Amino acid sequence: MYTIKEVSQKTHLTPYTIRFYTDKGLVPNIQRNKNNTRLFNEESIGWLIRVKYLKDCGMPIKVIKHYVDLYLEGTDSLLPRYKIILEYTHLAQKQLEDAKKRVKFMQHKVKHYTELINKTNGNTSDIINTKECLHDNFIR
Amino acid sequence: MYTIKEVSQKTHLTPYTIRFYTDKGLVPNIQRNKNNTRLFNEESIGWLIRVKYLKDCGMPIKVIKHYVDLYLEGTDSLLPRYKIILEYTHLAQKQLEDAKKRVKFMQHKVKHYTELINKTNGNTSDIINTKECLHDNFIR
DNA sequence: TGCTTGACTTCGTGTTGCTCGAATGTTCTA
DNA sequence: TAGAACATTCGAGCAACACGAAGTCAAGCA
Repeated sequence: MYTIKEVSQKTHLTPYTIRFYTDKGLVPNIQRNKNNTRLFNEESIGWLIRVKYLKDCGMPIKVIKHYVDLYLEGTDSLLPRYKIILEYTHLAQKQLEDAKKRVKFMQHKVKHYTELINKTNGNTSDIINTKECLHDNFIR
Repeated sequence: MYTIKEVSQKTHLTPYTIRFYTDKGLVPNIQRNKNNTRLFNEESIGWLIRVKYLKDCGMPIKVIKHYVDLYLEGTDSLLPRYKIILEYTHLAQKQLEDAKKRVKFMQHKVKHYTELINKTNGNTSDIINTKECLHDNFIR
């Protein structure tokens, strides 16, 4: 059994967030000791990690709660759960594509800036295209 | 010159968001006509798109505002701007890695669910490892 | 001319998902 | 015995929008 601080270190979630999630019912079967302190076991940690994954896929807290409730219903809820997972798998894939574009965008900017800084340090005379390459819509 | 609705279609940002961004000063040199209506040109649209990229990299509105202000200062601010871009390029790369992990996680779940559903539809007798593969920490 | 429509404006409130501080309590250690 | 180091709840605050209400204005039309 772990305290909230230990779980925080294991999951890289803040104690605030962990309390928030448990209060929302996203972590089933949370125990308390006589001092009312939350007690987590390996299962709770697993849930927290999975909740984090789902949330980062763009799943709202309410949907995660719904998914957890479905799980607790047992195998009867396999299909609805599967549908939810499928939906957010598509979202996760879209996020991946977007992330690739963002990295390219940023690397483009980095390249632009390094060139510009090199020029400014060297012969400052040839800063072409005043206002930093106005033809390039990704720059500025 | 474009109205807010046209810009909304071009940028895939809602009019609410566009107003929010212009009010925060993230889009330089926004004009108004005599009716006080915001008028956008190609430059404004470019800024909105870039703001969206930066925001999606995890850059907070305040930092974007700071970056835009630095840009308006001219070439003197090249180095501080470059440092900001570099910082968030790293963040974008981390996001990309995380996005890959999330897709793997979700695909893992999809695979698990399809197997489970097939079993349940076919010979329902061999649902092994009661409670849906308790050994696999990514499942549930 | 007068009226309706529609797209814009500002302003203020609501939402999500945390984040934090304050007040309080227990337990361990010097 | 005091205080440090945890934990608790509750309520407020914050970021980044989302949205409705109320007002303004130009264009179109009977």
